[in-house]
Amino acid sequence: MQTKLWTISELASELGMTTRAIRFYEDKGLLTPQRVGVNRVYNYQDRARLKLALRGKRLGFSLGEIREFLELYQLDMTKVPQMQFLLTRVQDKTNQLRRQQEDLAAMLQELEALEVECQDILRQQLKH
Amino acid sequence: MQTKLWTISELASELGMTTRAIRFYEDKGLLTPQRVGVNRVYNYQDRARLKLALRGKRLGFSLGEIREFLELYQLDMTKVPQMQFLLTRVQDKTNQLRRQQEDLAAMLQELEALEVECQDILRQQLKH
DNA sequence: GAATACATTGACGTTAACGTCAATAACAAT
DNA sequence: ATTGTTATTGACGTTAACGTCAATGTATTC
Repeated sequence: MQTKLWTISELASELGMTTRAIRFYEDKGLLTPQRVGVNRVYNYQDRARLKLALRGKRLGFSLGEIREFLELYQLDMTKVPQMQFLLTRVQDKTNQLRRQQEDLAAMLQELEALEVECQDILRQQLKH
Repeated sequence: MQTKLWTISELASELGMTTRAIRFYEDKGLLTPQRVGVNRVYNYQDRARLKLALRGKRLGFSLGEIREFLELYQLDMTKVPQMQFLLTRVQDKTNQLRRQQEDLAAMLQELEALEVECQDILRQQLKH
C-alpha cells in the first residue's frame, strides 16, 4: 500500500507556516522525515506530529515542551519501568493543562462580564 | 482611608518574579506605579494588573497582547464610539480564547486516553 | 560614620524561535 | 542549452523577554 507523502512546501502552505520553521522544528528534534535523495519527504504521521506541535504553540508551549509532549507518544509500551515513568509524566502534563484551563476560564468569565457591561451602556446611550 | 502599598521587591517575591521583570513590564506599558521620591510604589490596582499579566503569560500571550488586554479595562465607559470599538475588541478576544479552549480540551482528552492506556498495560503486566 | 540593605538607571548579554539572504544542486519546461 | 522552480545547507540577522552586571543614591543599623 502506498501512503500519501508531502513535500516540505506543501506541508508549509497547508499548515500556514514557513519551510524554514519546519526545518527548524526538525533541528529541535520534533520531526525526523525520510529523505528521497537529499530532499525531505513527510508521511501522514509526520504531518500529524506537526499539527500537534502547532496546537502546542497556540497554547503557549515552548518547542522544548512540545518535544517532551511528542515523545510521550512514541515510547515502547511494553517495558514496565518506562510505563511507570510515562504515566507520571502524563499525569504531570494533564495537571498543568488543567491549571491552564482554570486560567482560561477565569479570563473568559471576566471578558464576558465586560462584554455585557459594554452592551448595557450602549443600549442606554442609544435610547436617547 | 489609607490603601495598602507595596515595594517592588515585595511584589516580586509575592508573585514569584524578579524586580527586573516588573520594571521591564513597566517599560512595555503594562504598569505605571506611583513614585515616592525616585522609588516605585505599587497600590492594589497595580498588583491586580500584574496578576492579570502573569495569568496572560501562563496562557502563552505576549506582553504586547497582554497590554492590549489590560487596556480594555481602563477605557472611558461613557463615550459611545469608544464603547463600540471596545465591544468588538472584547468579542475578538473571547473568540480567540474559546478557540484556545478547544485546543486545550483536545490535548487533555488525548492525554487522558494515554493515561488510561498506560494504566491498563501496567495492570496487565502486574497480574503475573 | 562605616557598613548593610534596598532602591535607581543604563548598558550589555542571552535564549528561543524563527527570518533572510547566499551559494549550490536537481529537475522540468521551453 | 538556458531559464525557471523547488530543494538543500550554512551563516548571519532579528525580536521578545528578560538576566546580569556596574555605578550611584538613600535609609537604617551598629
